[in-house]
Amino acid sequence: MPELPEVETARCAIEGAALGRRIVEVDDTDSYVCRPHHPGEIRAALLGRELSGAFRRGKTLWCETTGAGDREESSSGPVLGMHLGMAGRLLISRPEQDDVEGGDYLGGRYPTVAEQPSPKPEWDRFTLTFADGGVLRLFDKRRLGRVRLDPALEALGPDAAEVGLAEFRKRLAGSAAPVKARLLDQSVVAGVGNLLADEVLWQARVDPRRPVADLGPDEVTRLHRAMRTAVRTAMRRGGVHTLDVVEARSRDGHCPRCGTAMARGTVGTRTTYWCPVGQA
DNA sequence: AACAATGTTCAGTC
DNA sequence: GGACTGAACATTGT
Repeated sequence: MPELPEVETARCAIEGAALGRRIVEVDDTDSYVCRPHHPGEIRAALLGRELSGAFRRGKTLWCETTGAGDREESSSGPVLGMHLGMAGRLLISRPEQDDVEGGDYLGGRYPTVAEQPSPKPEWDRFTLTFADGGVLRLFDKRRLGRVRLDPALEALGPDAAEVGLAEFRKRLAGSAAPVKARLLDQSVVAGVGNLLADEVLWQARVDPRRPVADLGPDEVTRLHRAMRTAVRTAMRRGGVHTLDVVEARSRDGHCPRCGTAMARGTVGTRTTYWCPVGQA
């Protein structure tokens, strides 16, 4: 679920449904998800405040908060960082209204409770309760998501959806690593995960194993274009699992372009699918 | 039962 | 020190 498009969905969900609501309770008792904080630390920092803005770079999401005092409504509080990890999603509910989900969906309409997989309370790893009774929770069955105050962003490269061609070219270069490993490196560009990387390489017709040093300028240009296209397409269609190669991949299938059986292997430590004909 | 999984990070090796 | 690799992390699904 969570690559850049999914995280952007989550950000939109917060923006649309969680800002400006007073936080009256915080469950930060999962000390692994909330590391390196101690239980109660995030709670103490957020109680009485409200989320005032939702931001994202790559797969990292953060919220600014406003002060708790009535006369300091505009003063800024701690920054709440959230990462969905491998399987996390954000669920936001409003009383008297349908739940708003920020995990898989990006089409302009929020799914109703009935349309969502039944949530398990034990998979709620972090929860904010608002004064109106609604909640925001990080729902994560694999528990690799993360919540922390004042998250570090300086190690992240520019957002994959926004980076320009010249910057992309410069950051990608200077490495002997396979091009897929570079795309997955969050300090090169932020937001590309394993599935998006396979789609981008396939769209650009580049062999994932090729060292970036061997790529021609035209190939880097194609990668840049494919990256933007794939991100936009995933957002429009509802997540990275709707991308062409990702669907072929899940069926262990054939190249959507030429029908050849997709090759499978490990590149940059991750399982990789590519077309042995089109990506030579 | 063994292995893979949409992610990050840390320890180790060139 | 930089670049790179692989294991570890916690848990679920196949």
